[in-house]
Amino acid sequence: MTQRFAFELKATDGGARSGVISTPRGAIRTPAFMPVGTAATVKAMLPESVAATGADILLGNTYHLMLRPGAERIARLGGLHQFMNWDRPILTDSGGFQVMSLAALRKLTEKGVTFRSHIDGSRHELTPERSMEIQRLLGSDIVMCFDECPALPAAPAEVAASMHLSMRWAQRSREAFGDRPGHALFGIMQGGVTPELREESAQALTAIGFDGYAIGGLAVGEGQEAMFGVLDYAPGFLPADKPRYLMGVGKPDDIVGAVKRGVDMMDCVLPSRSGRTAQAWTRRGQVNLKNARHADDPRPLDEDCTCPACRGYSRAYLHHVFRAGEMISGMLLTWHNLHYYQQIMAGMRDAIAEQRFAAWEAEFHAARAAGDIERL
RNA sequence: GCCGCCUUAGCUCAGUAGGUUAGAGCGCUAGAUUGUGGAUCUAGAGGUCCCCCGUUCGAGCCGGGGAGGCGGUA
Repeated sequence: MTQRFAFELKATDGGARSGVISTPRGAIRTPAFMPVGTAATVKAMLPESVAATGADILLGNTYHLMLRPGAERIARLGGLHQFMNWDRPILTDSGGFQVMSLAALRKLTEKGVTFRSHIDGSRHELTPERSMEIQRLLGSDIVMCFDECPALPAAPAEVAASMHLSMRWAQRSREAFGDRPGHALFGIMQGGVTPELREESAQALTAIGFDGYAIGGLAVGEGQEAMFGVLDYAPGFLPADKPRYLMGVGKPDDIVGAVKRGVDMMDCVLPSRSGRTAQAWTRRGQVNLKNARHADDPRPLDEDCTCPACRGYSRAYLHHVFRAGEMISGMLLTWHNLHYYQQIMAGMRDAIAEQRFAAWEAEFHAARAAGDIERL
């Protein structure tokens, strides 16, 4: 029998929530952090390693998989799960982020966006309808509406026009998605840092009706204070009985602050990208393993961490393999960063369930404040 | 021995008719990175321009001598 997509809210503690999203491919414990696997791989990680860090779900990307290897090809090969050897849930971004990040390579109209491929210059049209088709071909469990993600700061009139376009595209995405039991479609709220626009966007989305609601257009240049400012009210505009997904966030303290304000799901390239550029995230802060001071340090990155990088290798070794450009450098540190991120999520889930989120958060910040960066 | 070429940042090299404070790439020391272009960006440190003498108001650049390197040749 086909299990339906469902969200069960199990506990709340202040604004923070914990629960479980059920899908035919398995459960997603919330609050959840979703590693990003843009091109059908979480870079430098085997899928079983990603699972071992504690991830229940990961991301794929419509735009990148459309260009290479192509959605129809992946469908012929059995879908994205089989293709990349990941049998748990997958959420696919719609390509909306690339409307911003690849702004120099695209043309935007009411109908959609025409990209010039960054790989070979070929033209590709992405519309709400085509984005839904690609995400269906991939076999995505959680499909995202095609939206436009404007960079901030931007003039309020531009943000409003962009949000209205995204809402029209959300309607078209909903119609194109149709009825697909076991698969979910999430709407994406826009509106920059303007409360009235955020509320108008939320009302437009809830009128259409989605299986979950994303808060988009944040962590795009506005800064943490402004982002938290939006998160102080924006989750409250969304239905309490549906998952809330903050897109593209963030640093560890961003994530904690978002969960505190009622966010259930997040994704971010930071732990994996940082893992390839020698930036380590630890309970005591951020460390750059390329820095010369690690060259003779026999200690593990974090003596209390149970990830393979911390169990088996010294800071001196990690320093060396990054300096030498060895592939194991990105493998080890990506594993560590994803492991640490999942430790944060597990800690918050337990704390919310036991009604001690405030104490957990205080401990989280205290460890970072005590983390003498020179001793790290 | 003779002839030619070369010597400028840690490395590989630019350099102007002789004109403020001599540049680049890489490397080095740091920083940024938030729905991943395995991407990209930013800043900093670092110089006896091989040495000596001369010409000149002024020399990395011109002249002489020396040292070192590479190649050719007897």
